[in-house]
Amino acid sequence: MTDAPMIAILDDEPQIRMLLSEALEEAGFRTACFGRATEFEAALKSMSPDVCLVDLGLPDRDGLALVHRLALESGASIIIISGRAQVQDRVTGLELGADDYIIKPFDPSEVVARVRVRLRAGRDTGRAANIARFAGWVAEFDRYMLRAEDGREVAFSHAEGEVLRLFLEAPKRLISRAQMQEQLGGAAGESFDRAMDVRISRLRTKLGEDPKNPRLIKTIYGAGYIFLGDVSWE
Amino acid sequence: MTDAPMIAILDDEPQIRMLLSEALEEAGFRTACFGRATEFEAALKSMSPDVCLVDLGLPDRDGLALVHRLALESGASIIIISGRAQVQDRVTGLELGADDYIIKPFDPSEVVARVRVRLRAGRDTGRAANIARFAGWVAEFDRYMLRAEDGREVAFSHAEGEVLRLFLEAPKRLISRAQMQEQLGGAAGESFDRAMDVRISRLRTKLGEDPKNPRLIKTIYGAGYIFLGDVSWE
DNA sequence: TCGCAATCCTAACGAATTGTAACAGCGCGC
DNA sequence: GCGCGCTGTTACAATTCGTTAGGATTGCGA
Repeated sequence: MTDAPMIAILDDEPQIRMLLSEALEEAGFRTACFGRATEFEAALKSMSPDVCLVDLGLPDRDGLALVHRLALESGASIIIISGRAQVQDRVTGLELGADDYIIKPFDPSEVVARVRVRLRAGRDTGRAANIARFAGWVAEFDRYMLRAEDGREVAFSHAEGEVLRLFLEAPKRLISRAQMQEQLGGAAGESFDRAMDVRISRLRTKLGEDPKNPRLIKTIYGAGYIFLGDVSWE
Repeated sequence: MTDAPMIAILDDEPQIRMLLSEALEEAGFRTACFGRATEFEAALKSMSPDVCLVDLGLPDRDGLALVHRLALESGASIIIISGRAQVQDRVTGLELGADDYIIKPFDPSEVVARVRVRLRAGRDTGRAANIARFAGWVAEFDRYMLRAEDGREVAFSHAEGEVLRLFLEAPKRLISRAQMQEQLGGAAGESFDRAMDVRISRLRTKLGEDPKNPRLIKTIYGAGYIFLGDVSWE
């Protein structure tokens, strides 16, 4: 799947179709819109969408039956978008095979977020970005490996990886010790600070930092740490 | 999969916990309730739930940070249950790794339906799959054989096959020892951990792993194991 | 500038966890 | 019974990571 994910939109109201496809394309997806179930089904074979957004109130077919068929026969994730807000509607929709159920009126950005979740879950690869580049290094979190520009590899431990990820997710921002404790689930204690220090110290060593003049992980006396360096995730 | 799926509930309001756990147990799931994030995290290692229901308004920790950590480090599906109904809250929650976002007040039957969807999504389609390809290997479970790219064959035992299948069915997901014990029906004994270690050690040897730097079966100190490598079943 | 307290760094230690070689028990076929 | 392979158990080696302790650094007031 080198291409952008394909999202199929099935809704009888043109405005809604427009709204959805605009939001999704802006988010980098390809979209295909349909106003009738028959057209949609005809195009399914050649299109093979990754996610289907289906409105239940269709003119030419029972939406739930369509959802059921899709769930059984296509590999796509199915998100129902419906004006029927009763709990019972939602429950049956989900039971018939939908992966999500969004109620009208909806906010396009939420739809985009939920589509992203479905795509993320579909990949059997990890659920988050796992490779980051910075300052000549490549950090591969699923392999617990750091690769330098010259190809040299350094393994880092789980604890070190937690800290590194924290830094790489918030580059050039101050991270206080309290924040670290929250993010890393450390038990609040006097000695947690020391443990943190040691983790960072070990990480700095692996990154080949000069102790007197660290270029990447800077200490802000009395406040916390800050990671300098441009990070790009993939 | 011999036992009922385990659902962890994390909410500071006892009434909500009660409501959820009653509904879920009536639906045939096992539940474990927690009022504080610290308790929840402490129990995670030995519990390994299939789905986590997390309230964002926790007294002792930032809920979003917890969700993020869970998404990265546990194989469980995560459903946020929150009173914060803003679209922005929902979007960031989903982006940080949650699989669903339910707004309070909720209807228990819808929660049950959404939990079922997550469990369904976890199980992959092919049930009669007995051949898996990964990292240049072909594992044939009905023959108890591993075939390398060069045609060389290595036999594996039943016990080794159990572990291998567990890994191949959940690639790139953390698998805790508790999970293994549950899946493999190991007697809950002190020494079961050692038996597990030995199985994995033998499996690693057969896969030709470098003990110092295993590429496929990684150990996460204090947490479990993780299988890297893309798997395709047939 | 100097002294001092607060803060931070890191070598070294040790508890907990994990790896694996060696051994023992079991089941099975001959 | 005997041999063989499988598997759990034991014992010990290796690794991880928090903790300790002492030294280095920083900020600040005298």
